[in-house]
Amino acid sequence: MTGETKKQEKRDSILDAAEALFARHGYDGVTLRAIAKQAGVDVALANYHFGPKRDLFDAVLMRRAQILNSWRLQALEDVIAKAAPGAPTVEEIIRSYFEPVLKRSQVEQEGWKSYYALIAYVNNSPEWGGKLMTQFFDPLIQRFIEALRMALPAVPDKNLYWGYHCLSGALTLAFAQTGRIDHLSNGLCRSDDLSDACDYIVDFITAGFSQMDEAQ
Amino acid sequence: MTGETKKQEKRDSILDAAEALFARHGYDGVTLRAIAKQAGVDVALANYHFGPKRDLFDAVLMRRAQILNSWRLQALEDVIAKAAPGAPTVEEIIRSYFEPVLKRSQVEQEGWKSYYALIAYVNNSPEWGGKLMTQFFDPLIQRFIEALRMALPAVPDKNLYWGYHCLSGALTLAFAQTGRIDHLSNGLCRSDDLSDACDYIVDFITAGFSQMDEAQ
DNA sequence: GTCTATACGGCGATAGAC
DNA sequence: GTCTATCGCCGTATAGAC
Repeated sequence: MTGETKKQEKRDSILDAAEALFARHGYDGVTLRAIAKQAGVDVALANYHFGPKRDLFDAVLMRRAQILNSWRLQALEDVIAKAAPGAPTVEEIIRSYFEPVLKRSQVEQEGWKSYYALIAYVNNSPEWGGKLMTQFFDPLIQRFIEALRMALPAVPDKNLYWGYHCLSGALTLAFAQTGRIDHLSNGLCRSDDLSDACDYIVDFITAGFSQMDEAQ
Repeated sequence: MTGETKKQEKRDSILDAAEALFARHGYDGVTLRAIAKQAGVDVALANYHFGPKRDLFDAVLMRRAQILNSWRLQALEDVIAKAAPGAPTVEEIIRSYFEPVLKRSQVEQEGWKSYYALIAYVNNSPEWGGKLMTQFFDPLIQRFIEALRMALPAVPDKNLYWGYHCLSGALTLAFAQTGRIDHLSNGLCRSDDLSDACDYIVDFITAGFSQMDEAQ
């Protein structure tokens, strides 16, 4: 039915506009009027579909979270299954975490880039970082840490968790695509080329975890 | 003169309040009225001393930037001088970057903790990250990269810059103190214990850079 | 000069009429 | 589903108190 698809189109265009604007300006830097204008709909429609502003924000976060989690979970389970009954290598595990989100072709789309920048915003927000990231991504992360524990059985959990902290900081800063590294490196590195960044970051993070084993 | 000190006290209390609130809620999440209330002064006083809201934000960033840069520059130059005419080790360089900001006793004060969270906010903001971080911290970072180049002469610059990206992401996420790692690790790690975090992060980041040399 | 009290024009989210 | 009205708070300018 065209009525159904039309409705869905408008819903999606609100989510798209909200995603792009929240990513760039943060939650409080965006008005529902700006979202409605960019989406080409009436100012009250967002409220009709999603309730108050805060719920729209959650809807934006939720929309791609499941897709993202399923990409990564698939890659992680593949790596674990392939190595069974042994343990996968650290590098394989790290790759399974980064490549599904940084190398996939969809990631060139504006929507995904905005979504990633939004994750960077949330992850580094003292107000929401603790709660929202836990809510949307915890089960996957726990499984990811389990895999690392298999690969590095002699390493204390505390090291693994701080290692994950470093990984998460590096990834979300890449997600933010601030242009900072472009300036710093005089154009040698480009913060919008996530696929290129991936290789360097994977090597760096892999070494960070591998050293924990050697330090025992 | 008491007039002078009184003036300075009010100026400072505005900066303190702005720092704490901007750090927690971001630029757009804070009103001048909220800042004035927390500072115990009239709404119009911030505007009188600092001009428009945007300039107050810059004043907050600027206040501690010079102190922070001088701490780190001192530590870095000490390490370089001590090793001359040879090159310092990677670990020494990384320590000179982290320890002055994470191990110093002042850092336990609320003001510094807020300032760090604010840096995390700015560094990960697509809107400001590129410009403001460059403006306040570039000379030090360039010197820091130079030192790494001395320690790792065979490593291409591109690897060094992406390494710095990982380091910066890990540090600023620690700065944000979101409580995320507390949940994730079931209390094993505490995001507000920066001094403890420092040791784990330094080892991790040092390994990330050292691997670049071995990979040649 | 330093600071407070107040006023103003504009825009915020959202509820209720349609 | 859409449009409009409402009410409150926004940043800032200004007038005058100390």
